[in-house]
Amino acid sequence: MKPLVYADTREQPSNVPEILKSLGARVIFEALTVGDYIAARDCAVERKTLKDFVSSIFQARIFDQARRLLEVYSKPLIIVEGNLTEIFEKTNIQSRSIWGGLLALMLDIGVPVLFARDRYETAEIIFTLAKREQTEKKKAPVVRPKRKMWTLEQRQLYALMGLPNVGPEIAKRLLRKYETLRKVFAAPEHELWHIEGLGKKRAKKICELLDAIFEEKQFKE
Amino acid sequence: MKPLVYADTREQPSNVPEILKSLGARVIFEALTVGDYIAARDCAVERKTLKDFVSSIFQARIFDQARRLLEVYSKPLIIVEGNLTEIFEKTNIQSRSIWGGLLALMLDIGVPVLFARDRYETAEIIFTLAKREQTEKKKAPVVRPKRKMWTLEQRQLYALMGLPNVGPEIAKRLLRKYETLRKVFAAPEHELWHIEGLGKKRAKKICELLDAIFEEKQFKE
DNA sequence: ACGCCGCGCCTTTGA
DNA sequence: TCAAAGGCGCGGCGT
Ligand SMILES: [Mg+2]
Ligand SMILES: [Mg+2]
Repeated sequence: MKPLVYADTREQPSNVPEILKSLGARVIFEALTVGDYIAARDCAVERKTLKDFVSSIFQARIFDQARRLLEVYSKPLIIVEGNLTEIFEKTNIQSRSIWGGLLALMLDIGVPVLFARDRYETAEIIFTLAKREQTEKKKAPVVRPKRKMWTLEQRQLYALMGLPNVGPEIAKRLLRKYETLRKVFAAPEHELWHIEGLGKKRAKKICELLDAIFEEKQFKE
Repeated sequence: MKPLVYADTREQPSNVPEILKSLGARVIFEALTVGDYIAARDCAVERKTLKDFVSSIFQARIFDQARRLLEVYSKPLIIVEGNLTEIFEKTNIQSRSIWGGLLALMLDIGVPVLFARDRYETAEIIFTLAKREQTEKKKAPVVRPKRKMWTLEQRQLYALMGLPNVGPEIAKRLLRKYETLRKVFAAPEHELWHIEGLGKKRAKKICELLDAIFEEKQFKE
């Protein structure tokens, strides 16, 4: 059984498609709008060099990409090519930023990430994936757990953080005192002073915003 | 902010709990029935040495374990400690069987797997995970764009976008009708229906959030 | 929807 | 009033 893999034309120089062929896959080049390889109808792979991966975390590009991947394919996979240790040792990049990015991708968005040492491993993973996805199997359909339902508490805090000078801490104090968002938003200025962390000045700013009459600018910025 | 992590008592000899403490986490030992570490109410980590991981793939143990993990925790994570390359180089183990196992875990079962180079990295990942899961989120999956300079109008719209199903357009319509933020936040459910783009369902969701009593669900002992 | 750190403004507290 | 200390939001940084 010879698996079929669609490869984005821009992946040609990476040589991964060639290795895929040598492993026994049939490769068809095509201009893909999302993902770099398609291993089955519902299964796509985004390949990233480590450098690219890191910078795409910093620019938050990767999260949009992952979401789009998941919109189109129920079984997406990101393959990162390179050795994390080198990055940690040779640059000032904080390892925790990378862990955080990986955790956000996998746990919040729900797209798995796999590290490959080099192009050859990348190809081998894609080959294995294509083979198993294109083989008849009696597997139960994937039940993809719904990721990231925000808790009520978080949404309450988040709503308040839309106000100036209100972060997580102040938001918490406000809700502790007023119980519901509606009551917080109804609070008069002089009451807000009594919240620790809110003095006259900040209370005034908040109430000015709450009571400002809405005026639409005629011209777009 | 000092994250709290529950550690299975059997993990003590791994020294990971000690490292977690040194990173600034509070660690509580407990006999856990599933998983090795708990980083939040719905978030557990299974730690495996690479040798153990490989043999658990061949015995198919890992898949049941992963499924049980997912039954109890909506955000499970498997951390594999060790270097895959060494396994491939020093044993006869077929790399494809490992890739197959990893893909099955991540794509079929839906449990993410992350490789750590050593105990220290394992601890760092768990620490990062606990911290991010136990900290109030400042950013939302729904885009509330982060602007540098704010006009009054932008501020008003931004504040409303903290509500579910409210984006820039709905926010504008709400403010056109009610004039000030305070009045929008005071609006009763049946009035919100009349806003274009808000039906019974969305209005209800908004009001549920506005009137929900604040309860702090801390991840505590 | 990366984590960390530093700056500057504000508030709180005690003198 | 003033000074000091701490809380908090915000912006910049990293390859
Ligand atoms: Mg790519
Ligand atoms: Mg274990």
